[in-house]
Amino acid sequence: MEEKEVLNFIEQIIEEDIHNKKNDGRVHTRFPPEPNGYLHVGHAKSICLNFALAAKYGGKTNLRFDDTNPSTEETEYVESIKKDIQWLGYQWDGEVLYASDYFGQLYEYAIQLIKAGKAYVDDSTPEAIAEMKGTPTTPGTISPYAARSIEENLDLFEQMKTGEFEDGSKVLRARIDMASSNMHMRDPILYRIKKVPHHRTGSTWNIYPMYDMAHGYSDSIEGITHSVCTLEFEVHRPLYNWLIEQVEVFHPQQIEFARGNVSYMITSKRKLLKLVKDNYVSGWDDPRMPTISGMRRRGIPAEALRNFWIGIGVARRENLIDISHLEFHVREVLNRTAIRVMGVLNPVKLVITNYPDDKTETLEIINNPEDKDAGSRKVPFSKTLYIEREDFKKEPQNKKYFRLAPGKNVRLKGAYIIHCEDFIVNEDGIVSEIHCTYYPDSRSGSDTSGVKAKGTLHWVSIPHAVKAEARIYDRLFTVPEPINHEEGKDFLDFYNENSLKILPNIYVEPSLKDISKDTHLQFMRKGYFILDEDSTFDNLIFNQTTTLRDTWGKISKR
RNA sequence: UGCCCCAUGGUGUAACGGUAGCACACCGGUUUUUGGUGCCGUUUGUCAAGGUUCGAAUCCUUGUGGGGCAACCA
Repeated sequence: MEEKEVLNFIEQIIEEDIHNKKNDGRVHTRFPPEPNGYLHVGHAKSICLNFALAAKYGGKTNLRFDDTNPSTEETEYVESIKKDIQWLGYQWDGEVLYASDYFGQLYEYAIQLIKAGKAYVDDSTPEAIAEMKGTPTTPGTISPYAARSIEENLDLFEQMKTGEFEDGSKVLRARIDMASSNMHMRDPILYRIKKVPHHRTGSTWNIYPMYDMAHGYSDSIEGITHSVCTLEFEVHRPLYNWLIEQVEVFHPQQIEFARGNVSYMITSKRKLLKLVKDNYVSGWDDPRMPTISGMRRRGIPAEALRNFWIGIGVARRENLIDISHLEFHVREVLNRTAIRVMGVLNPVKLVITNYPDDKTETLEIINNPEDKDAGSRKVPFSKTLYIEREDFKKEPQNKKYFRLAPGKNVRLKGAYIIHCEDFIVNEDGIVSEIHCTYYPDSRSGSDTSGVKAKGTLHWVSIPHAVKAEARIYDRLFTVPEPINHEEGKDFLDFYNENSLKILPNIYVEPSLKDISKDTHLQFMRKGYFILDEDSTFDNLIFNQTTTLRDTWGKISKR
């Protein structure tokens, strides 16, 4: 069977370029974050795209920090961004690069533009510049400073550099077309004065390049062949091209794609910061956060995140991706890799009345039916057990119910089949104890009893149980699109008050005392979990990554 | 009321003038010592109207709808 490979539109461009021997068939991409915040799902898409594209065509991907605004950028973010990229499973080519590495070269390009009569120093106030810019429907007006001589511009720009002028008093602008239908071509600002220490260059510079000045030239300097960015930069492309053409340097191609919006998630830096600052979440790495660090802490495998974005693909239309796509990939990876263990989240006591009082058996239970190499572990079994409260019903209504109820049989996972005889109700009317008998010859692996049981329950032996805490997470918002959901409503109006539920008294099997922090677990029949960063040997804390698919949950609700 | 981009099942994405496909979700069946997993199957779509063509999701025109553009941010 011949299967046609499906190419996305960027791959089509690249393959055409390779076919035409453009750039000698070279493919070189880059991921250009600004170090002023933490990476989130949206960045993950860009990372996956850039690295996967280069990998597919035998190319390279640079990591370049776009650090041209010293007032907002910090080294702290550089470190977290590097960590997140590596965690995602990617390694940039060579050293980490910075736009600030090119400040000297960028300054030279600016001089070249001035000498060619393509840039001038403007003394206008920010308000005046905005005024002269016009609006999308009305053309702008030419600055009174646009007519300065090349010599004067050279001199003034030099003085801007050496710090002769105050912040905001002068800018360097490109001389293009104040009547352009593209606002970005109306003599855009190239350099501004900012006497602010830079996280890498310190106080060396008094002027800093704007995005358009820095980005394309940085791409060019690095020999980037395909400069992939999001749709909102589309209107910048003519300027990107113009700047490069003026100085006749290597010309990368900018290609825009639609950012991926995921339901129940937001990616606005400002709004994310609000959640952190106002304590809606515990921090940038709160497991409910759409940040890469949050998802990591939640237990989402990097592989799942990668598969998700690669699977979603890339196009140029607006989109809202249903979060179930992500959940699918999380479960797909975890089903293959997670160690199956038993933990009872909402315990009720069960006594096996015909089991010897002080007997303990050690049962061998397989770690992962999907992975033979995962081996097995020993789990202690005794007369008294915890089972899940929801696994017992006094009077089941549904005919298809096959968990525990008086007179019913059920298999205890990896152990015996038991028969429910009776139960005790406390003064509040709550079931406090369930009494069962067991079939001694029904032990898992050597069952000769002939007894049938439709359901299988997970359990924990009370004398051996380890008390722990579980944190159950739900989506952060109550609606899929909390931004612009409803006229006059803020995204915080849709904050999900129940997005975190703490279960302080769960009981887990003793093997979990020895588990490492990055081991993905499946609490059988309950969901996928991972140890939280706050967890200690004496106080185990488990984060629920996601639940298992719950067919019964759907049926029983009907 | 200017310019630019976009429009394919519920969601995401293919088909590049020649049978509208894949994944997720949903629904049904089957297997199962996890009501998990696996396996099988059903339903659902080309924004609208014209035009070109033997033939249009694809090309053209107009309309409709959505998004972007007026930071000394990136």
